[in-house]
Amino acid sequence: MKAEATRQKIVERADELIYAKGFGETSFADIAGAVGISRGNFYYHFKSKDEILDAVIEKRLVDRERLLANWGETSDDPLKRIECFIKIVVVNQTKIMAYGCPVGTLTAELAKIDHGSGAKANEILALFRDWLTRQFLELGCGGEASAHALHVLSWSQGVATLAQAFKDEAFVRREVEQILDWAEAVKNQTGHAPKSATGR
Amino acid sequence: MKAEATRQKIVERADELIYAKGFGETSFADIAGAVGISRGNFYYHFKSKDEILDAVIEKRLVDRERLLANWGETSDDPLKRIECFIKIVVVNQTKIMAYGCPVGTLTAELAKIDHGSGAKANEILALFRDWLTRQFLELGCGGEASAHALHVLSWSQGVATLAQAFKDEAFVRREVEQILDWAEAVKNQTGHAPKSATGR
DNA sequence: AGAGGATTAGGACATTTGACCTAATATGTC
DNA sequence: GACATATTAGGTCAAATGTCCTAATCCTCT
Repeated sequence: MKAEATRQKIVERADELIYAKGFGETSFADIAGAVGISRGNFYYHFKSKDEILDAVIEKRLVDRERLLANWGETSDDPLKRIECFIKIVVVNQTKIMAYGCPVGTLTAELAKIDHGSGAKANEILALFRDWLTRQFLELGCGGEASAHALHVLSWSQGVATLAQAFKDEAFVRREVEQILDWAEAVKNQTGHAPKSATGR
Repeated sequence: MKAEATRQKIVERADELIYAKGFGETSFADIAGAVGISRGNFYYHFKSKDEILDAVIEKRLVDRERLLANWGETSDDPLKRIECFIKIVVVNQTKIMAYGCPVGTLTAELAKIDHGSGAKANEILALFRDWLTRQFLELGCGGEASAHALHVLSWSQGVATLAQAFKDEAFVRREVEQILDWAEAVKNQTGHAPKSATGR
């Protein structure tokens, strides 16, 4: 199956280019050039630009699912898993400073142009949201779990946006420390005083 | 000066369209159509697409400066002024849910395509950052003022991003309440225990 | 009122770019 | 060699940018 290998390469390069330049600014020729194949060959695998986009979103979804599954196997402590999520902004700092969050910037762009695949792109965010909710539930946060999940997800998007704009490593470090402290506080509170939602 | 009026109209419509569709997806024809003028007239005022972008960014800068100045006159209490900033996400909720943050989404797009005006767009974020820093300084936060400013700015970007993705009003309300509480706590802490930076 | 500059409409045209398509060729497999 | 699979090299077509020009109209000043 040589076709499958080529197809994968196309999706990989397209993923990178769409991340780096945005969907609208990424052309057939760009991707074909990056892969090193002709435009015609490209069309053999994907009949339209939207098809590539769908494939890229699908790949991102699968990649993130795998990532989350790995974290699930790494530790039994939900707090540790939440910390893994938080630390992505440090692990991927260089790319985030250059291109922002791959998920956030794509969903924003697709929402603006009212693209049909926008909903699919949102599923990646929803995947993170639901996964985080489950972690907070395991922590014993009960009804506040989903609010906490959105809080962390929102935090990550804000940090990514400012990191891209200002390229300020100290800012990222500070924010990570703060939210890690917050997460720990959430865990410690859930035992005895599980109400104060504003105790961030 | 009829030309000035026309020019302003062009910039206004261009501002709206670039906000709603993004810079890359907004064409000359789009803007000319929205204003209701001919293409020839259009080129009489702007010789290139980049020129319009610059004018739009300039307008946004001036608009925001005026907005901040107004808040400065509204209240002597820096905390109240910070609250004004925080509440933008509620005041502009409808548009944010549709198109995200005008400033954040534009800076992200321009950074990706490595556009020369990206730096100018970043100035709007810097304007907010510096203004917020001044408010926290007035609150007596000292060396933590700029970190607090970035924290609030980052918060607003995160909320805007998720608001656009999930269109969840309750989430926005919750986040606003939380950060308002945090801001108040920052103020109350500065009197006696001004160190705990993580006390968010 | 009229001269003259400023503004607007409208269109012709060159150029580029990108999405999309096709016919011919290559590659490998049986 | 036959056959399906994979790839290439071209070309078409529409849209967008950018340039230029001409003829109206509007405004202002005298």
